[in-house]
Amino acid sequence: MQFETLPGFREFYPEACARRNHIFNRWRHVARAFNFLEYDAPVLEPLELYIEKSGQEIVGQLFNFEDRGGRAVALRPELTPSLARLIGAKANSLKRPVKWFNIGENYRYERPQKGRLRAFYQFNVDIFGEPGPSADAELICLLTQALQAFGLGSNDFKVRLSDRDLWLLMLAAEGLDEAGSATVLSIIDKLERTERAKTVERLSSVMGEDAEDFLSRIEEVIAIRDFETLRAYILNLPLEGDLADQAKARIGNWEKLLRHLKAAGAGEFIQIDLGIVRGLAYYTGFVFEAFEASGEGRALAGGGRYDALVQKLGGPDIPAVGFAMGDVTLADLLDGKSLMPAYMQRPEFIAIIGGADERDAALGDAAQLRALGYQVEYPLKDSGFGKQFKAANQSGARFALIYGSEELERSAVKVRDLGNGNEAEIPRDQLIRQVPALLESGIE
RNA sequence: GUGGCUGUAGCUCAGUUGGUUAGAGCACUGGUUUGUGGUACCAGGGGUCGCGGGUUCAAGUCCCGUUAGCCACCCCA
Repeated sequence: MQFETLPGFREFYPEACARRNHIFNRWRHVARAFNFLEYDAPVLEPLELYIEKSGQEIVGQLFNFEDRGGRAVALRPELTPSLARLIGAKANSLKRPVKWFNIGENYRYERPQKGRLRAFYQFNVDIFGEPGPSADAELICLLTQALQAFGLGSNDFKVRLSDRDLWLLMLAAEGLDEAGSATVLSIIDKLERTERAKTVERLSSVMGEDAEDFLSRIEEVIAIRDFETLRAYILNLPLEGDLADQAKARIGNWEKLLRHLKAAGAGEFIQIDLGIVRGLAYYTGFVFEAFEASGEGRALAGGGRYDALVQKLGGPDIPAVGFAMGDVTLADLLDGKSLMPAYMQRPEFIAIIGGADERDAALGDAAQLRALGYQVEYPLKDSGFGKQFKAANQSGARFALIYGSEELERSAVKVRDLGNGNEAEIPRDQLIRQVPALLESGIE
């Protein structure tokens, strides 16, 4: 019986595993550089957790089943609900701000296609307990630095920055209530991939005859790319009283955010683009998406503020902002730009062994080096020198340790720098001591 | 969930109007004197031609179904 991998799932042969870990390592390294703490959560959760957050429709997109105890459960499609529960349970005792990150696999029962599988890894980064824009800025900085850590620059990706609060103010100025605004936001979210006529039709359910003009006003806003224009536009809205104050305060938050981003060196990546609203209803303030600057413009990461979600999921009232980045589109992008390093699992040393006595010597030295944590390989069976040198070159090892009868007679080992072909003979009892210098500067 | 394209060795592919035992390159294994840079030479393993059915004396080849992959929709936490 031949079994095949389930659709949308991947197997990670060593090379693929090394690529995956390369991505994980960079993510983790950058998160730690910002002093985010790593946490983890269960892969299997009560189905209710997701229905509560996203509604009954979500079930069709989950891997869900009934366990032996009769519980309705689901593989997690995302981490945020679990995280909200973790936070909620300990919110009162956690030192704020809470800065946490996770790297984990998520599962969605969808049709696999380019950049989208049924099992994929996500880098989740969140801050809880800080309502001000400095938290949003911290996350966006982390996001840009994480992408830069792979060698991507401002020609490769941008972060589109938008603000649902600003939209709510603009829509309030249009006379829309909360429900109407929510409808309009979901239409704006689909704007890019919908025909204009279709959009007008959808908008007319809210704006009636005015839909055409309304859409023109929306397009005008979405076209704004610089902050001064945005500020002027917002401050000139026909808002009064409390709403006018909110607009001023909001512009103040924008100023803080942009100043912070600029000071931290992330300014060149930021693109103001109110066309981003994120489909999800739970986002409450700044929202952002990192996307490929050239080509397709696929989303690499997305996030924003979700101040009400923890409470909705049964926790305390605590502000939150976060983003998630997937491994699939990122790996596609890195492949396309030849930024995925090769040869990532290779030994530091590989022994070349002449015969039985030489093998004893090699095994002894290898054992010592391995005990110190050096990566050492040797051939498991006897074969000719020619073959062994070839294998050594192909292994990607930095050094060959050559154990031949001549060297052994002198209680020495010949070390060959496989990078440049230079060789040096080292007394075996000095090998361990000289290894750090060898690894540092090779053989001249 | 809908539609289009594609499935021959681990990979990239060839395979004549349907015709004998399905091939090549790369990769892999072993060897060519047991001492030096990815070489060369020899040999070998590996395929129920995605799967099932049909047409035919005969199917990798034609037809139908199915499944998987890719792409575009839908959706995208």
